[in-house]
This record gives sequence, C-alpha cells and structure tokens, in this order.
Amino acid sequence: MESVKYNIIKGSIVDKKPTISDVARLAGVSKKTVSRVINNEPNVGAKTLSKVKKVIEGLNYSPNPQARGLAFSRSFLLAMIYDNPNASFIMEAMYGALSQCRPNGYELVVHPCDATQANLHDDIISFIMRTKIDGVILLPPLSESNDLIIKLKAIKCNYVRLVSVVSDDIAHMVHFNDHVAVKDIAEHLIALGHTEIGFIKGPENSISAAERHVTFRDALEKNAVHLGPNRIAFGANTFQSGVDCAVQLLKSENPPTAIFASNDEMAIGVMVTAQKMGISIPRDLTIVGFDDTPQASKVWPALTTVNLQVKEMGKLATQKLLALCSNNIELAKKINSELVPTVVRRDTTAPPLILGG
Amino acid sequence: MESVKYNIIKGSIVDKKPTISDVARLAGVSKKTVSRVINNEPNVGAKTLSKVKKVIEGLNYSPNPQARGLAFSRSFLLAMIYDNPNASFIMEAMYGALSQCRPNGYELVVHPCDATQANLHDDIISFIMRTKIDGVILLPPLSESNDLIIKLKAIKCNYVRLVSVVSDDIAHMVHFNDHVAVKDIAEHLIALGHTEIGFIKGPENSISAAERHVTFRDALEKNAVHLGPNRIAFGANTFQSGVDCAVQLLKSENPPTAIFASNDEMAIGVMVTAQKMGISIPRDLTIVGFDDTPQASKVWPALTTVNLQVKEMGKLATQKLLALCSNNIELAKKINSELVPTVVRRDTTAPPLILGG
DNA sequence: TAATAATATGATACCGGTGTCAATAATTAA
DNA sequence: TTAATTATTGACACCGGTATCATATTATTA
Repeated sequence: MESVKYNIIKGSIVDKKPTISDVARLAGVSKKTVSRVINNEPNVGAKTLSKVKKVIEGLNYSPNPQARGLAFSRSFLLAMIYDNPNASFIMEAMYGALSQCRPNGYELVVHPCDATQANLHDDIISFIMRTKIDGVILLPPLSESNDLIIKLKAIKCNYVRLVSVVSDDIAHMVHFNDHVAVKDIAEHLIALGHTEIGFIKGPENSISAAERHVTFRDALEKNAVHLGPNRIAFGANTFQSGVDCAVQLLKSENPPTAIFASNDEMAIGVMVTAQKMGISIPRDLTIVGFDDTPQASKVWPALTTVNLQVKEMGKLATQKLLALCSNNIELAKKINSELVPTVVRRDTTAPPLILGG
Repeated sequence: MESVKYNIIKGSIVDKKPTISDVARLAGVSKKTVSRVINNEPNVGAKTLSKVKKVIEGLNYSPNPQARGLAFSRSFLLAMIYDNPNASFIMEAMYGALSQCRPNGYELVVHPCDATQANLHDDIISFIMRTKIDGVILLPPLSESNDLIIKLKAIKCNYVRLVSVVSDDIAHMVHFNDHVAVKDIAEHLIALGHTEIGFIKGPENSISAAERHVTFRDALEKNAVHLGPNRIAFGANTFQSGVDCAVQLLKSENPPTAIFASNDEMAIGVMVTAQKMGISIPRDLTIVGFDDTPQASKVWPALTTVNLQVKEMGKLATQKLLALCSNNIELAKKINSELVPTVVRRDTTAPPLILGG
C-alpha cells in the first residue's frame, strides 16, 4: 500500500506525514485505540499500549492539529494580546509563556493592537472567535480594561491578565505587587537623605499609574516628605514624555534632588535631559526608573530601577491559562499569582549633594 | 431548529458560532455553493452570490479555520523563527509581518530558539511538521544557515529569509544591502577627517559580520585609510562585548578617534565605556552603530547609526511568503527583495579633535 | 429550432482526528 | 462453575469544511 518512510528526522525520504490510520494499521488496532493512547486515556491494555507507542515512535507520528482541533473544537493556540509599546516587556512575557506552551502542545500567536483604535475590543473578540483561540494572555495596560474582560466572558474565552492591581479572581490573574516596590523606592530615596523628590506619573487612563502615584505619595508622607503638585509631572510612558517632564521638573523654581519615573523609558528620558543640561548623575540628581528593561543596564550611569520578573509572570499566566483550558479551575487558582518586584540598585542613586541646610 | 442568534458584535446573545450548514440552509443553497462564495470561486450566479453574502453578513459567519485547514491540508499559520536576542528587531519584523497576515486570514506564531542548542535545526523541522505551519520567516542570524534551508526544502516548507547577503532565489529572500550603508559610513567618517578608525566586528560565525568587515575595510582602503589588526576588535553583538572591545581599542597604544561598531548594542557599550573613562562623545571619540534600535535615539548623545527598515522587511517577506503559499512563485519573485538601509546621522559623530599634525 | 457548449449547482465522499455505544475479554463475586 | 462486573476494544457517526463528478440550467452556434 502506501510507503511507510515518513521519518525525516532520521534522514530518510519524506513521503507524507503518517496519519492515525497508518499507526492503527501497523499496530493492528483501531483508530480509536490509537486515539486513546495519544490522549492518555485509561483502559488501554498494557500490551496494546506499548505496541501502539512503539509504532508511533517508529513512524515519528504526531497527530494533525487541525483534525484534532476540529474534533475537539479547540485550536491548541494561545494568543498574547498587547498594546504595550515596550518591546522587551513583551518579549520577556513571550519567553515565559512559550516555556509552558511547547511542552503542552500549544502554540503562541501574537496579537499586538492599537490602543487608540475605536472598536479595539470588538476587534479582539472577533479575532478570537475567528481563530478559535483557546485562551488569551492580556498584557498591561490592555489587561486593565474591565470592559474587555466582560466581553471575553460573554464569549466564554479563557483569559489570564498580567496586572499591577488585584482586579479579578486569582484564577485569571498574575499580579506584580508594585506597592511594595514603590514603597521600597520611596524609603530608599529617603534613606539616602532626599527630601526634595519629584515624581513622573504614567498615562492618565492607567489604573496602575494612579496606584503607583498614591502609593509613592503616601510612603513619602509617612516619612514627612510632601509630594507637592509642582513636583509631579504627567508622562505617557514614552521617552519623549520623560524628556518633557524632566524639563518641567528640573527648570522649576525649586528643582528636586531625586526623581522617580514610573517607567524606565521616561527615566532614561530624564537622564538624557539632565546630562544635556550639565546636571551630573547621580551627584546632582538621583534617578529611579521602573521595569528594569535591558536598556536600564545599558545607559551610563546604569539605572536604578525595579525588576518586575516579567518572564516569570508570563510563565505563571500561561500555567493558569492552560489549567483553565482544561477546565481545571482549582489548579488555576492554586498557581501562584503574586510576584513581588525587587528594587535593582545601580548607579543613578546617591545622597543629595548638600545635606542639611 | 437551532437558534440563529449568533452575532455577538451587534450585542445579541452568543449561542454558537454559525457553521457553513447554517449559512447554506438560510440561503437555501448547498454547503458547496457557500464554500464557493467563501473562496471566491468562479461560476456562482449573481443572485446566488448576493444572497449568500447577505446571509454570511447577517450571521456574522466566518469559516472554522481548523475545518478549513483540515480540508485544505493547511493551517493558515505562519511562523516567525529567530534566535536573535534583539527585542526591537524582532518586534519590528513582527509588526511588518502582521500587517500582511491579518488581511489575508493568516495568523503569526512566534518561535524563538536557542542558537546554541545542538539539534536546533531538527527541532525547527519537527516544529513545522507537527504544527503544519504553512510557511516560515527566518530572521538573522538563523536565516544565514544553508543547512536549515536544505532541510526546509526537504519537507517542502515555504520560507522567506531576511538576510544581509544575497544567498538564495529572490522569491525566498529579502535582503538589506548593507554594503551601501557600510560604505556610506566609511565615507562619512573620512569626510569628517578621521583617519584613525576602529572597527568592532560581529560574531565569528556570522556571514554578514564578515561581509561588513570586508566592505568597511575596502571602503576605507579606497580612501587610503588602513584598518590595521590592532584596530579591529571581535564582538558578539552584545552590550558586554561592546564594553570589552571598547576597552581593548581605547586602551591601546594608539587609540582610534572614531569607532564603527557592527550593531547598536555594542556601540552603546562603547559609549558607556568611553564616558566612564572620561572620554567625551563626540568631541574625543566618534561612534557609529548599526540597526537603529529604539535605544539609539534614547542615549546621550543620540547615536549615529544605520536604519535597516526592519518593519518594511517583515512586510515584504510576508508578502512573498503568502505568494509562495498560494504557489504563485512569479508573484513572490516580483515583490521587491532589496532594501537600502540609510545612515541616520545623530550626535555621536564629529570631526576628530586634532586635525592635521 | 435543435444541437452543442458553457455555466451553475448539488450529492456524496473525504480530510484526520474524537465521541458514543455496543461487543468482547478478563476479573471478581456468588 | 456460573453469573455479574469491570476492563478493553472497535464500528460508526460526526466535527466543519473542500474536491470530485454528475446533473440541471442557460447561452451559443449551426
């Protein structure tokens, strides 16, 4: 009948990918029994099991994902959906996610989208329905939208969000507790002796930006340092907005001796601006970022910042998502959903030049 | 019979995704006729066509990709395969690729891999066979491996490579002509008056690194500037290797007044090192990078570098790949396969301090 | 107008898996 | 030892599309 030389790995000619029928025939069993073996179903005799496994091995057989998907009404595809412009954050999350996808027979589809687009959420929903994606991982800031979550629930789509604020059932969420990190930063700055401290807030519509602001303000307040309105600049998480905010803060009447920017991009914008103005870092100005992007260690001086463990988050989120895809909600709940970011002290923090007064 | 309230977009209840049979029944035609409409096949009556289209529209129907894939023996999936650590390069290429995938009903799967892994190529092949990916886009440096290409051809997998050296049929390749760019840089440095020029080469096993080296050397030679062995450092495209190479070049007996690094990461490593050593940029040292990563404009001073138009490359590669997937090799050949990178002059280049002597 | 060709449509098998349920084999209980 | 269970296995329909080929319709030609 048909040739059986399928195995390319071992160097022979490629003929055609073997099907379940080929395996069944060669093992002398029915397709269904092979299917049982593939899916680790119970009630397969020991002899049959080993025989089928041997044939699968010999043929280098792997089931056709389209056929399997059709029968199971699944796609074995997960999607990573994001509107975050920060390449390294996304790549890290992807690596973490892929580490879990591969061993479980899932593939990862990328779906960047434009946050400014009008019917963004409906487009995402239609993407999921069209492709029959089994589950999605939502990256911030998109993950903060409850409107989108409602729509995902309406179509019964499995999802896990990466967020900085507890905002959902723990089965559907991995969050980085930036309260702790932001408090650490505040205390670090105060320990160094800073009292004139500036803050660059993230985008207006971001929940986490607001959270960071409140946490930072309160932590300073607890140490009798006041974060006045002239010490707060409003950024957009971009390099350019960091530049603009730096100009605003540093050219003010009473410039701060330390600035905490809500992300690294803006912090680097501050650094560049300060250096252009002849301000030496960290001698004249202490700067702290947030995210620990690769650039943070590749600027001079190296930026003190906060590491979010994004890769680990991607990994945990995917573990949860795969559990949800198997309807194992209990397992999804059991998987750790809180990561504590850590302050990475590098070379942009130092005591203020003039202590006391 | 079944309910017909499928349309979630318009706000109604989700019941179940409509199938081709639903459309057929409601339009009063056979499944096959609906299939004809979906696939833009000829020989469908005008009346039938509009009727079917209307039902599809009304039901918000989209075909099940798994079923379609099974019947067509396709997956409607493309993969982007890379072992490049540079996040922004990959993301740019992805954006370009996605701009073509979406309108054509394809999705993009990410497949990073570890270049140091022993059976890397076989793993890639097995990944493609397992998932039935329709075609792959190969990013450098992986794209330079002819061994992998041979294996891809053996399994008849469609592919397009992003490369810096013409190395394949133009149907399978988009290349950035860095000869021109490297020559431009050489001439730019010479025009500024530099004669003591250093070069940081890319990884040893990289074909494009070797090409850049030769092109740069020859371009200098043509202007009577010699690139001596003590002016060449061997990097690995990483920040740290840039640091190491900078130390080597700048602490040598007769340090160069200008350094051309084969990529931005290394160039930034040079910048940081120089600044640490108290060398002012560009007054004391001119630096040029290659790639125009986002960081290049976010360091101080902003880095002069070469923009590769990666997004456009991703786009063209995907157009070619989709053409190949439709067996339209002629079309794949017609699509532009050469991009000329451009030098982006920023603030790290200036004439050498002491002219003449 | 009849014969012929071209266009339009549907019936049925098939893509490669899985679910259901009945049939058979192996165990256990009586 | 036989009946009652339980474990193993396969036949067949089905998932939602597409290909093939026969049939029905319409247009063209003689």
